Amino acid sequence: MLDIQFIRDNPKLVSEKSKQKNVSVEIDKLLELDVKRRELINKVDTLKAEQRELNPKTKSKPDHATIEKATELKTEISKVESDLIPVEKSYLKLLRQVPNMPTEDVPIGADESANVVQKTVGEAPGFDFKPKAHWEIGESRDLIDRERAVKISGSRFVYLKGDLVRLQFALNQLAIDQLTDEKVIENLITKHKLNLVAKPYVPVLPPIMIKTDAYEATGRLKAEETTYKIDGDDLWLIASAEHSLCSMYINEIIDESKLPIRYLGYSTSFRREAGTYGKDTNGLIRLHHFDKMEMEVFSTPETGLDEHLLQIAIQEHLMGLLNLPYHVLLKSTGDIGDPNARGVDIEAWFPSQKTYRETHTADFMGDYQARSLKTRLKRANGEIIFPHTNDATAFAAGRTMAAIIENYQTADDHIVIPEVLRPYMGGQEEI
RNA sequence: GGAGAGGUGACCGAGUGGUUGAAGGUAGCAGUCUUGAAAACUGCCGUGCCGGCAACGGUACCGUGGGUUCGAAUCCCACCCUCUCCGCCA
Repeated sequence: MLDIQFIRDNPKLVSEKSKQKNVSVEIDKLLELDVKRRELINKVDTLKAEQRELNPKTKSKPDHATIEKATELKTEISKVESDLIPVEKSYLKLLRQVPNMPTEDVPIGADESANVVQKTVGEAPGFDFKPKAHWEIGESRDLIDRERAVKISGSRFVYLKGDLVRLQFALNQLAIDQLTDEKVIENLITKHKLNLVAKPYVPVLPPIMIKTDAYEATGRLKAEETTYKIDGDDLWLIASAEHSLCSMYINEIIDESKLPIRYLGYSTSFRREAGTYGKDTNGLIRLHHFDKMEMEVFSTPETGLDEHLLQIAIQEHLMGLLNLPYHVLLKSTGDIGDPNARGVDIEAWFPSQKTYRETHTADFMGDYQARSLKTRLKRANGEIIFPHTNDATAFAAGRTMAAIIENYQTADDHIVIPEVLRPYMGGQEEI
């Protein structure tokens, strides 16, 4: 949620930036409702103050005249209150529709075609044979069984088998070892000249189902066509660990001394993938669920942007450790999500497709998400404000493994294991 | 799924219709005392919304939503959640 005061002060700017994000919001209507809402609240409060005055300060029953007056007031109050309800409702609905304001450096554009490549790292591996798609190798080596998964679950499900499973756990362990290592964090902070403390990430296994209220407050809940709803319960399957991590402190006030709170959540992420028919039907790129290591940080507004940059630095560090070629994309206004102020994707090189495909994303949220979550921050001086909540991928297991398979493939359908992962696989050098 | 108990401020805990936003205690903060610390004592110590430059004023909030009443933390209804025991179960 955006600050209503900001919208009052900058209606033109808000309209303009909303448009850049492909979101149409009736700012005029919102501001009209805002005025109306405050008017009615004032009315109710005044009437209630009168009502309170009428009530005797002692244990005795008031006289008939007073009771009559009080009854009158009561009717009036409930009338004004019932006027307020629909106003408040549409006001909130409109307010929630207003997207976060993109930061100055976000490229303006309608969709991903306006994304800007910030940098390209590593070189595409040269093969003296025609590189295969990861699913071809996965199936020929019996590491991915799609056909049988389709039989029992339908499309966009797979059985992951054998050494590929071990590879996933190796990646998980690598992420945990790196992000919980204070030295690693400290080095990245120094290298990127960030004004942050070297506090390690804390691993978390969060709930993978969350209630409607909490989900809505994250600003991430999409329609039932996109997200899985549990039939018979007020629960949804999360589409990212971010969703149960960022909502962790809903309705709470965090003491500033506790910040930054850095979490590394691991969970399965569920996505219906509506509207992607025919896209990436093979392999591990677009499944109905995938396992993901996700970073989530609660910080002061002063350090929010640097925390975002640290998350990107961590992503690059991890890609560097795996020695995968990638580039970094600064996403355009039309491509970042509504609650985002800035978004960066990392895309790994996929030799079979001769293109870069998204493996990581990093979201700079500002205080937008915290405001609707009612997660607040208490400063040392007692001031209460909203913290920043930033999230970013550490490893999306499926896509990262797909990138490894493709970039590390051999002519005979084997996969060389990146050196950094070998210790986690008993020294094994190849799958 | 069955039976019972219960949800009050950061925490413990009182409060069953009328200055109760809520006793008392703990923790926290400031101070007195002390060489320092402890102890003791004194004061402060919730959040949202509306108005105000501010000081501050108004109003709401005792699991959630509704109801009764001139007046509700207290009475009524529905729902949610937690705990204990039994059953089932990784």
